Amino acid sequence: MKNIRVRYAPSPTGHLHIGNARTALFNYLFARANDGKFIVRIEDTDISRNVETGIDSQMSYLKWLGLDWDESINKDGGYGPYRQLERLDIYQKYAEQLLEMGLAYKCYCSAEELEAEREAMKDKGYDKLHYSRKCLGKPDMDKPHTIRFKVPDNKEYTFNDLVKGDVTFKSEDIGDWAILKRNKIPTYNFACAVDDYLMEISHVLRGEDHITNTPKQLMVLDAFEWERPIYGHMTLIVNENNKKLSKRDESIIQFIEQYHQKGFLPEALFNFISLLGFSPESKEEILSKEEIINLFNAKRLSTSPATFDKDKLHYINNRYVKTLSDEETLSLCKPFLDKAGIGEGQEDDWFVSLIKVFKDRLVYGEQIVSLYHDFFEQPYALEDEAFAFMQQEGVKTLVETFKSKIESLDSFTPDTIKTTIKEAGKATQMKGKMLFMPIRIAVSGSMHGPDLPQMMNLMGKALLLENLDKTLQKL
RNA sequence: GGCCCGUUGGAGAAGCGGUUCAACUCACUAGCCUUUCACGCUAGCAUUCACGGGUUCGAAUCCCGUACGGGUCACCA
Repeated sequence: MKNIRVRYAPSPTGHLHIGNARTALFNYLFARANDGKFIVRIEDTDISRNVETGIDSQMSYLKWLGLDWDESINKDGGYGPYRQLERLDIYQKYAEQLLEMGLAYKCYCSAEELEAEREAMKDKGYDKLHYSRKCLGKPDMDKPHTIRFKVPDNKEYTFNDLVKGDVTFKSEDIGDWAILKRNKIPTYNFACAVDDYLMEISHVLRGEDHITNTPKQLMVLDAFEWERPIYGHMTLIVNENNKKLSKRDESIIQFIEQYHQKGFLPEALFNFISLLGFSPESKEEILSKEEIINLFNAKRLSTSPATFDKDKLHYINNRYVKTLSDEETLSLCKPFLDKAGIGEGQEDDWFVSLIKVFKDRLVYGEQIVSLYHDFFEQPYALEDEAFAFMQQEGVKTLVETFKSKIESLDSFTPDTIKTTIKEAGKATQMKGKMLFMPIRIAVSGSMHGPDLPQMMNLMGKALLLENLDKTLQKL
């Protein structure tokens, strides 16, 4: 059997986007699940859009997510170079070969001319805005030019897509396209086809937005009689409005870096992204990298768009946060607390107990700040539902009793607070929900919140008494 | 507009011709547990698979049409 070799081919135009991360991740899964090689190839042929830090940023976040590659610019596997700008002579050579074979020709049209041509066709109501071929057959001139692929007549390009099944395009629907730009740099489709062949890529897994590029790449492959890789076009990731995730869409965080900055966990993101357009044959959705690799099967890639479900991401991240040790949770949250100026001068113990109180409901690191604010710094307000509860008999006496016991408490710790609650219960004959709930409400104004003794300890005696007074005034 | 692709509950998403086929997950609701809260556990939640026709003994599953949604038509990748 042929060696499995897949590639992720980003263009270094910015940070790692969630959609690209998904493409990378599925290629990675495919390689690991089939004992193949995962290659990262840099497609930097658009020199005007390249960002200097693009490659580093992309690769370091790939690594952060846990995607390690077998071959790339920093890890030669004998198929390099892995950066397209370093392979220009290769593309040049094959373009010239195509020229000699009569399968390509030089085009001297300027961008403006072409644009005008297209406009004119549009005005005439043409559906196909293909290049007019007016440079076809022109004698060689010493003028700047592009090289165009001469698309064969009446040919059908069919390929068996791993996820879509048989897909067919007719050559008449494709105009002669540029393979080499005026600056001698290849266009995407040409470089891609050449490199996929030379790097012996066996499977091409990419987003569905590339599906119409496939016939162009097949023409190149066919022209040289090169073996075709197997293609698989994954559905796009869409937002709640069914629109392709666009970098400008602000309803969804788009870049992996931002998730990192907010204190999401890479393992959780890996898990979440793997569920975007793929459904493992498993009842459980919380899966480790190894489990996902074992469960991965390209046949289970879905054919309908994957909706980015933020709630699900939050749920998954929370599940992972809950498995962290105290130390891990502390290092996840501390930077955010420091930045917000919470707990200045406190010992680590204080932070650990603070984090413990919220850990079960903590979705991502940065959220610790708002959870803290919500419970400890929100202006006290008695919720309607809570107020109704407080109308019950004996509640006021209980709160008063509790308050006086707290006032005379010397040592203020979760343990002594808990004892105090029990004592207040005994003194007023209250127990269970009728004991804890009135106190919870009197202290926080709400029927919901973290563990009571822990919460009160963190509030501190002064704020606690202040809130008790406010509640008593209303009863 | 041409060409490609899609359409299953509040949300994600399995199933792709037949006695558990409408899994599973999120959300929601109820109950249990913990002297409270939260966590956790259990249960409930689509007589129905965009719509219309057809094929078939039988269709969410195959075919055709309609509607809606998306992708793509560069010297961008």
